[in-house]
Amino acid sequence: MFDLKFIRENKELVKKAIQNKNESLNLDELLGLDEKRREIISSVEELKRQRNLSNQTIALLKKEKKDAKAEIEKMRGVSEKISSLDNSLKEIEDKIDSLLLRVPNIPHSTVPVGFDENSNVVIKEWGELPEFSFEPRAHWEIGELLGILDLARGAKLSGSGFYALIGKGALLERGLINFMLDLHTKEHGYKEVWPPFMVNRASMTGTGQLPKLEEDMYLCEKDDLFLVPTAEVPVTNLHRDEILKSEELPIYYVAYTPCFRREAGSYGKDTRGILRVHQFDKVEMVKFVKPEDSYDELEKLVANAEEVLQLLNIPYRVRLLCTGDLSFAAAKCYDIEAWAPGVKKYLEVSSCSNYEAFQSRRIGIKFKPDPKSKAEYVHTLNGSGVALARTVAAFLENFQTEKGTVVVPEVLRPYLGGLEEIS
RNA sequence: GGAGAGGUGCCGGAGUGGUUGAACGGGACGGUCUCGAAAACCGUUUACCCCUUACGGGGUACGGGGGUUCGAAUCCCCCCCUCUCCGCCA
Repeated sequence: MFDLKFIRENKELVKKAIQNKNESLNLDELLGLDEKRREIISSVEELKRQRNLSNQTIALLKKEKKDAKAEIEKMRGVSEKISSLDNSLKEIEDKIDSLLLRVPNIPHSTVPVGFDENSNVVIKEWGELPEFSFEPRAHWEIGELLGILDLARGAKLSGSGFYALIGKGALLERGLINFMLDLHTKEHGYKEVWPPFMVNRASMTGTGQLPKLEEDMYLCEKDDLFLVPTAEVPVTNLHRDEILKSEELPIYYVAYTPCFRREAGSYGKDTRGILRVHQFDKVEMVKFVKPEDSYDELEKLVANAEEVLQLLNIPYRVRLLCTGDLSFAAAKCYDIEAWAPGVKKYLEVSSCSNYEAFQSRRIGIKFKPDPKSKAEYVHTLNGSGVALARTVAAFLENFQTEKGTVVVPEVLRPYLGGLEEIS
């Protein structure tokens, strides 16, 4: 979200951002409302000034036991005018607020302009793509063969897009989560958070999922609570409406949560296996930093996420998203994509974004550069480190053997009770 | 779910219709004193919005929203949250 003042003063910049992000929003309507709003404010505040003066007069007259009738009569008309102006002001401000929530963040100058993912730029490739002396299987075949991934029963329980991990599959999931959390807390300086998995509307609006993406969220209507689509939501909202101390920054959090997504509108895409599911596990990193550091922090964030795949020895590439593929709230974003030789595709397993002050302005997270200065908005960032389901798919496909077993990379064995091979 | 209490500034806490942005205490910041520190003393300390190039002026806000009134932190209604007791329960 932006200040009205900022939009007023940077109209063309914001218009271009709306266009480059393939959003549609009538900015002129917003600015027209803003003008009307300021006109009303000027006149209503003058009336309120009169009222305040008069209130003092009335108070004084009453105190001296004098007649205040004339003054009160005079004020009655003024108060009526005030309340009618206040009402139209409120109407206009409500409209402004809902429009303001639909203004997307402005892409950073280093973000390539482009319409869709075809304009994303591969900036890095890591690892050797594995070669097999046999035709590598897709993860769902391996999972079924080993009895660790049960898609059919998942669908029986909850419908398509749900799955169950059984035996060593469940162990692998749990081990991966712990491995990632340990890496980020012990090696990268993140503090672990275990947040609620359901959040209210204010939280969802704060990080920018609402109002735009409501259709993609699971909502428990009775309580108006949303199942978290990512830990970004609860963890970023942790400091909502707070003024942080300068010396507290930067703050690094890492959280495991399951993620729930309806994936509305993506039916028919990636329907096999566990590449696009309604519930998956993810370890998410969230940062609160000073504005001048946020782009360095973004690079570090990406490096922290990459290290997960490097240690597991899963080949991947990093793509810089173009304006058209960039999410609503982000200013810059890198996707990390793991190679999956079974399905012969790169799978997006992490998305690392700098939101600059877009989220912090929505939810009021500030800091004081020093005790005397005015509070400024912090910059927020987050990135998956990394998302499980697709990583498990890549894992199974990369480390499969001809007989259908899966070799566990050394770094993960301590987390699987010393297990060297899933068979 | 039932009964009760409560939500005020950075913190504690007063304030029950009229010069209250808010007593009092603490904290923080600046200063005096000191070789230095502590103590003591003095001073400063909220956020947002509008007008103004600036100096400055004005408005709003006491959990959130609505209402009563010339005037609401104070009265009424709805909602949210916290605490205590009871019930239910992993």
